[in-house]
Amino acid sequence: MPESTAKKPSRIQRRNRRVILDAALEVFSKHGYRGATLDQIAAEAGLSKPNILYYFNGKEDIHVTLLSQLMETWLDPLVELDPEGDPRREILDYVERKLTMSRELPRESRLFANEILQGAPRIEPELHSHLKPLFDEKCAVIAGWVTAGKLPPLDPQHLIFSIWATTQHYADFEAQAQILLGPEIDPRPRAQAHLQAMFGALLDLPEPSANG
Amino acid sequence: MPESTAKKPSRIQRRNRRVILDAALEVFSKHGYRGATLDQIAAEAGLSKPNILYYFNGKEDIHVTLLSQLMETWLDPLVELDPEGDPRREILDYVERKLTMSRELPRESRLFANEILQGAPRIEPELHSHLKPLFDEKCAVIAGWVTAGKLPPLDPQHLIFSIWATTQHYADFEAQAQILLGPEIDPRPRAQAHLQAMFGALLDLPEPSANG
DNA sequence: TTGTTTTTTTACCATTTGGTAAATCCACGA
DNA sequence: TCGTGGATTTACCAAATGGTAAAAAAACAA
Repeated sequence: MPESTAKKPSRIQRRNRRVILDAALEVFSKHGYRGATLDQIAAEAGLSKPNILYYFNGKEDIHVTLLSQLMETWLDPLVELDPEGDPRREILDYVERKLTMSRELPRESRLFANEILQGAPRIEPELHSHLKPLFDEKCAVIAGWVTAGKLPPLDPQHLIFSIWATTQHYADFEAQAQILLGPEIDPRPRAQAHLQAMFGALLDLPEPSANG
Repeated sequence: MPESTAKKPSRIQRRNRRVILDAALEVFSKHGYRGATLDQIAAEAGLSKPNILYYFNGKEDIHVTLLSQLMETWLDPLVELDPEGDPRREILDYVERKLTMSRELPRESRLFANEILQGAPRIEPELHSHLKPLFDEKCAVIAGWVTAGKLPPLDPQHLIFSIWATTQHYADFEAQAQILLGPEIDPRPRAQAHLQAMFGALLDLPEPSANG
């Protein structure tokens, strides 16, 4: 068995683990952890249930593996925020990257949303070890920009929360948006314009007044 | 039995239905629909499982009843948005009411978030009959304000989405915020300041320039 | 008190679901 | 070609879970 102390995963192993994780992403993101069943994942993957348990130690193992592997991808847009770049440009570009990600990886967004909603029982360690340091680092960068007068006074932590909330909203609450806007159109082009305007307004330095 | 064609619910019936719905809110909001069990709800309510099924026709009946009853409360802050009021004040007050609601009714927020995340399978009719008309009405109000020049050009639909996303975020993603900010402090006071600044900046009419 | 209705409990049941044991199949190197 | 180890299937199982029937208990009207 491809157990913990495995040496080299065979071609079949790599392929099937990938197939299973992709199927699990589909099912977990749609039904949540408890709502998903191994039978659904097996059907989606085109494998039998025992065969799936041959590659993973159990349902929770699949879920944790999925979350851990996705963490890097998920944090990538924030990693790219460059302390050396132009503050306003960096943050607005970050908003755009996050919105793009909510369009291209909606399943991943919903998977994380589900997990956090339940209190992050299975991903909490990852949040402490990966998300928190990155969050603190980038908050410090933004705070530095504020101190340097390159941005108006603002709250870095809550700015980032607002960016997360508004961009991920279009993936996590897609069902609601479809009811309110109609199912045909992708709301994101207009969302992009709106968010750029909103965060742009927040980041605008007030022009030095004539009498100042 | 207190069936569909019941006439007058007794005192016991009213009390127990209320107790059950409150327990169900606690359990459903914490574990989602599939993750919640009738045994958990029964334990939380201090009643036996068959006794709960004496008052409701099943798990789904409890869930739907809960969502329907909460809909009114949930939409109330938006109902209060007054077409006759000052546009900027009305919208910023709406933001504040929504943030207050995310502090005082976090379980309700998570209940709805769970339901929407799963594709709103059980609450979709309510969204069409209650949420959509209200949403359209208030979007029209805001659009009218823009046309009247009382607000800068902005997208009413996505403005409301942004308000929902940013305020509900503090209830729905509380687990994440606690990890990033520490579990002791309530982030909402600073969130309130941040959100007022952000939406305030968006709603600001640019001052007429001297050369315009 | 007594008879009737409402409420609650006890004892179940069928299905679902995560998981396992063991037999079988199959790829592949010697 | 044949043997060996990895991969897959078949046949299960125990626990959890939504739900029910019917008896018992409690409330209440007369």
